[in-house]
Amino acid sequence: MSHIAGARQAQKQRTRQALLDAGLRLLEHQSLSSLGLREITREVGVAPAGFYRHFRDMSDLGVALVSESFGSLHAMVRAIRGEQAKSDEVIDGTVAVIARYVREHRAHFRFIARERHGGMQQVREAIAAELDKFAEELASDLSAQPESEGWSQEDIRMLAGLYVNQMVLIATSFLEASPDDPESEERIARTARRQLRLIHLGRLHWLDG
Amino acid sequence: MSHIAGARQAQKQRTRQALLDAGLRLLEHQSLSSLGLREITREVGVAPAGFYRHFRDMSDLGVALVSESFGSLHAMVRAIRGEQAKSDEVIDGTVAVIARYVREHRAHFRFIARERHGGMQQVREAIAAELDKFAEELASDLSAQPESEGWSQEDIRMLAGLYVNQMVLIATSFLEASPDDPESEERIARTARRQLRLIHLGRLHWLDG
DNA sequence: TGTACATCAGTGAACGCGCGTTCACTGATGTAC
DNA sequence: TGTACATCAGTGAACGCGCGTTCACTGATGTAC
Repeated sequence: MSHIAGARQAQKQRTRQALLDAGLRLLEHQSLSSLGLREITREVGVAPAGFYRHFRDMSDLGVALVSESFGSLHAMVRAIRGEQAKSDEVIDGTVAVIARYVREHRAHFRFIARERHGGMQQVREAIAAELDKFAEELASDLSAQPESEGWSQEDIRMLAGLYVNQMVLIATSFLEASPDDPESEERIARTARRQLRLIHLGRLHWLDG
Repeated sequence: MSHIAGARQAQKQRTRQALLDAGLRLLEHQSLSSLGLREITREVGVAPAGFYRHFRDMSDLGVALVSESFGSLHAMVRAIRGEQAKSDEVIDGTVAVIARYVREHRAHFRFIARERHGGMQQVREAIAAELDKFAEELASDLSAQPESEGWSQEDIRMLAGLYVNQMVLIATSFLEASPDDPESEERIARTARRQLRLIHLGRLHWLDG
């Protein structure tokens, strides 16, 4: 049975995960296209040839890392979507959740930020597809809100794209916050909240003209 | 005299420029950290060792490419800043200028987009510094406009950052526009104009509350 | 203008090294009876 | 439960290759007188 994990399947899974973990760790200071297969297997402690039992090549591993990274992102997104409160609270909560996500999944997010426009096409496409899915979900949330009354589908999608891009940018800012300045994170959060508030104001007056 | 280019200096400059051009060309389908020194010298037709007469290493060449890329960007920015018109026209003009910039300096912008969060720290820092300078200039433009009356310095800087990020995102979208779909560029421009208009509306109502 | 010397951009050979990929293998786990 | 055979994750040696860097060099350009 292939769907029940025997001792063999379980061990294979563990090695696969070790390769992914090692890859993510080694990507802290370099990009995927400069990361070597032997570098990863050395870190894990398996023979170089063993890599091929789990991945076709490095971009295959990269695509797997994209899935893994967006897994933890979706947990975060659900946390934001669950809330139903007035807009200022939603904004504060959103920024706080983004900050927490970057703190707790730093390596995952750094990988996404770096490879989103990086050198490997398949990985770029996998990330683009995930972000697109994310924007679609957000658009369907937004269209259920009273502020969206009278909006066209296209405009809602436009707004969702704006929010998704803004959230990625905010996360990137947190990622780059200097670790030796304890106030930099709060400064970034402050700016991020204002930017989201400004976008929200634009949303409220979209149909004015 | 070191500041007057004799035949020797001129030739050196030409070789240096050939190395930069070849580098940019080779970066179309890969990132800087996977680009090899020998790849570049082979493309230009000089001996590998010749590289060291011009650059210390690849990240040195990367930093030089950042300067070059932002040189052509600043020409574009001046074109936008020169205009004095009503907001819809400014927005349409901005999006058109971004589209033209990406069309005419595709390789430069792709380089910036890819390396902005890429694997080489010095290059990342050089790009961040240029974008920061850009945002400062825009902030000083914005603060001279009547719409900014009553705004704090911090809020103007926040708005300038929002605009700069948005412009980079728009340029990135144009870059990724599928070449086989002639309408995709117009679709992207349409969305970009709406997003800028929404931000502009937010700006107009910032002090309402 | 002509000559003797200095500079230095570009050469070409050599180096040690780590890379990705292949292959036949081993031995623990799984399966059939 | 015990035995005989099949599977397949991981091994280890080998391969050819292109890499970045060094070095002493060459010869055209530049400088001093």
